This record gives sequence, C-alpha cells and structure tokens, in this order.
Amino acid sequence: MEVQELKRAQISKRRQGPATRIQRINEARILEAAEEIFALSGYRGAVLERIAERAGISKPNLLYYFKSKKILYQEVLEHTVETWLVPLEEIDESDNPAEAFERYIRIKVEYSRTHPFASKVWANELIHGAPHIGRYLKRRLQPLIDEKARIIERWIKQGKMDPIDPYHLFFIIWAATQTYADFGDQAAIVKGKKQLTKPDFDTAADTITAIVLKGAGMVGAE
Amino acid sequence: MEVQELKRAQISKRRQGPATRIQRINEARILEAAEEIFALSGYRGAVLERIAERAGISKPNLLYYFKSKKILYQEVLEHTVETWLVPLEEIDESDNPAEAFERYIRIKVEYSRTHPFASKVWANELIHGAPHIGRYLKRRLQPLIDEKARIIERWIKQGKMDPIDPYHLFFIIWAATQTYADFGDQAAIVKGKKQLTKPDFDTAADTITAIVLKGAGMVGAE
DNA sequence: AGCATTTTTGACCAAACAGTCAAAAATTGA
DNA sequence: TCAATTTTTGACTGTTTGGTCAAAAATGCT
Repeated sequence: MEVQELKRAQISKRRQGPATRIQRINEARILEAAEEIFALSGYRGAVLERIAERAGISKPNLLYYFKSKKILYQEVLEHTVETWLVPLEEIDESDNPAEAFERYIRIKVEYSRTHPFASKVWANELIHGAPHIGRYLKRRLQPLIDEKARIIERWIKQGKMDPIDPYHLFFIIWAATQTYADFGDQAAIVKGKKQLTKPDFDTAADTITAIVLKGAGMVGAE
Repeated sequence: MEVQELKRAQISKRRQGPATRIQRINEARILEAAEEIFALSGYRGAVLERIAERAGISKPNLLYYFKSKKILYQEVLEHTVETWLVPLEEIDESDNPAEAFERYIRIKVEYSRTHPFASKVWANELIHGAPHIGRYLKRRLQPLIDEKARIIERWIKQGKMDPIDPYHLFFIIWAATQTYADFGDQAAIVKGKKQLTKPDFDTAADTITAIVLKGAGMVGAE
C-alpha cells in the first residue's frame, strides 16, 4: 500500500497533465543518480547532497522534485522491482521448461551485468527486511510467484522435469543470478581481478544454466 | 592488512595477559549485540547507543571496550568471515565430490538458519564493495579458493564430475545457501509466512543439494 | 514588454549521533 | 582496611545531514 499511495500523493500534488520537459529530465537524472548512491551507500548512508551533486543540481532543488529522502528511495525501489519482474512474467506454460529457464537465467545474469546498482539497491532493501516495500512486494510478487509455481508443478506432473519445490527453485535461480551484481566485488577479489568482465558473466550464465537444467532434470536422459 | 593490524593494535594497547572475566563477558555481549544491529541497519544505520542498550551497558562504556564504531564493526566482520570459512577448509581431495558438496551445502544452509545476522552483516559489507575488509579478504579467501578450485579440477580430470568452472560453482553455492539468511524475509513473503521455519531450511538444503549434485554430474548415470 | 508560474539556490535550523572527559563507582590486591 | 586499578556513566561537544524558507532566476504566456 505505502509505496503506490505515496507516489500517487506526490504526483497528484504537482501534476495534473503530463510533466514538463524540465521535470522529466531532472527527475530522470535524479533517479539515476539516486540509484547509484543508494546502491553504494545504503539508505542511511546515502547523502542527499551527493545525489544532487551527481545529478548536477542543488540539494534544495532535489527536494523540490522529491519531497523527502524516503519518497525518493521508494521511487527508486519501485522502479527496480518492476524491471526485475518483467522476465519472470514471461515464463509461459506453453514453453519448454529447459528453454524457459535458460532464457530466464540468461536475462537475469545480463541484467545483473548491466544494472548492478539496481540489483544492489534491491538487495539492500531485502537484507534489512524490506521495511519500505514489504507490503507492495506481498501484493505484487506473491501472486505472480504462485502462478508460476503452478506452471512448474504442471510441468513436473507431465514428466518434463524432476519433482522440485518450485519456490525453492526460484530462490536458487534468483540468488545465483543476482550474486554477480550484488556480490560481484567478492567474485572479482576471488578471481584476482578488479572487476568482472563480460566473459565472466557469460561463463556465469553458462554454468548456472547447465547446473539448473541438468540438476532439475529438464535435459538429458529422457 | 588493516583489520588484523587494527585488532592487534587495540589488543596490545590493553591486554598483556589474558582478558579479565568482566572484559570477556562484556566484549562478547557487545559483539553479539553489534552483530544484530549492524545486520538490521547496516554500518551507517547502526547506532552505538542502541548496540550499547542491547548489550546492557552505556555508550561510553561500549567505547571503553571498542575504541570506535569502525573498530567494532571490523571485529564483528572478521569474526563472521572466519566462521564462514571453516566448512570450506574441510573440503578435501580424498573426499567423494558428492559427499563433500552435500556436507558443505547442508552446513552452510544450517549456518544461514542459525546465524542470519552474521550472514547479513557480511552480505552488507560485500554489497558495498568490501570497503572495510577487502584486503583481508584477498589475503585470506583468495588462496583458499584457489586451493579448492585445484581439487575440483582434479576431480573433473578423474571423471568424478562434469567439467564445470570451479569458481562459478562456489559462487552459485554461496549464493544459493546464503540467500536463505540474507533474503529470508523475501522468501517468507513469497511463501506467505512471517518467518521461514526449520522445515523450510531443510527443503532448501534438499533442493540445493539435489540440483547441484545432479547438475554437476556428481551422481546419476555413470 | 510585462505579468504569472515554475525552477533554483544560499542561508539556515533542528535532530541525530560518534566520540570525549572528568569524576564516580566498583573491583582487586596487599 | 585501604590504596591502586579497572570499570562505568552523565554531561557535553562538534559534525553531519535531512529538511525549510524566502528570495532570486528562469521560463512561459498574453
């Protein structure tokens, strides 16, 4: 409830018709800067002054567009969650399980590579118990997962894959794919590099795909 | 370098012989309280006053035992890392891969269940790029992983498992097992519960074990 | 041009908080 | 018991920072 209502409240206060050009540019800049700073420093650690600086404006001007740090944070969060859910929604019962999961895994790894800040903001929020977005998550994510879980259960009944708890399967895939964004620095340290590169992410996607598809009996001796 | 040196510096300043009874009790209490507060709020979000309160002492008294917030945080971190590394060190070449990985996975899931705060503190530090413990991590973790990677490569050569990148295999296992501590709240929300319970963790361990062992070719048609 | 609206910012405030310090209280050891 | 040492804390300080506000600057509109 909280996020949507706050968003609506804020918007309705200022915008009747469409946003002006200046508004769209500044809000986009602020959101992008905020995503990075929140990712690097966490909610409390993020300093509005730094976000404003990154966005090329002053702090009071930032507050003019987003009435408080909390509201700004929630807008960033909601944006990341929606992007996060898109590939999940695409999993369809008419798909072949192996193809559906391979596509899902590769998209999520690629997203970790191209949007590490978004993933980190999201991870940060979850680690602290989803205090700002828990209710929204329950309303939005839970039904979606339930639906996809039913699809997987039907695939299992049809003998297309091993009998595996669908929820845990999702948890494992989320964890494995996002770890390259959230904990990419650790992975780089372990590999003796400064940063992970594209080939690292490709190998990651290959490895996760191989293990999950074979491990869940979606390919192989059938 | 930083962590060990700081620790030694602090200890040498105060303790020549063994700590007194009061010191041991209070330091243990403080570290336990700090682990929880740092896990729930992050480094910047954690308030010394609250840690002290939780430990049943005053803030100045806390600072009497740990000279600064940073030093306290680093001690908490180092403690969690060392615990984290124990089961990894136990992987031995003379083991059967399936048995070794099953044991490793089950220990790590159990650790996620019993020490969620430690895992979260650790995750938090990594998300933000390991600023406080990166060097230590490189010195301590990298050689250990390299050693275990060589063991896995030998297992692969001996045909005991599929040719899989050992580093990515570890990343996936770490991610999958620790997600139940770090993002346990999300998993609970998705499952429509307040908290994950022991059976949830058991199913998690079963699922991860099944997928990894079969997916990496450690069991099955050989 | 000239009025109205939107956008921008310097200066400021109040709260939160890490860290200090001197003095009190408790403990230890002879 | 009593002096020395360790432990504890109330009161305080300086800094950081989210947020306010009034006024200036820019923009839009007729």
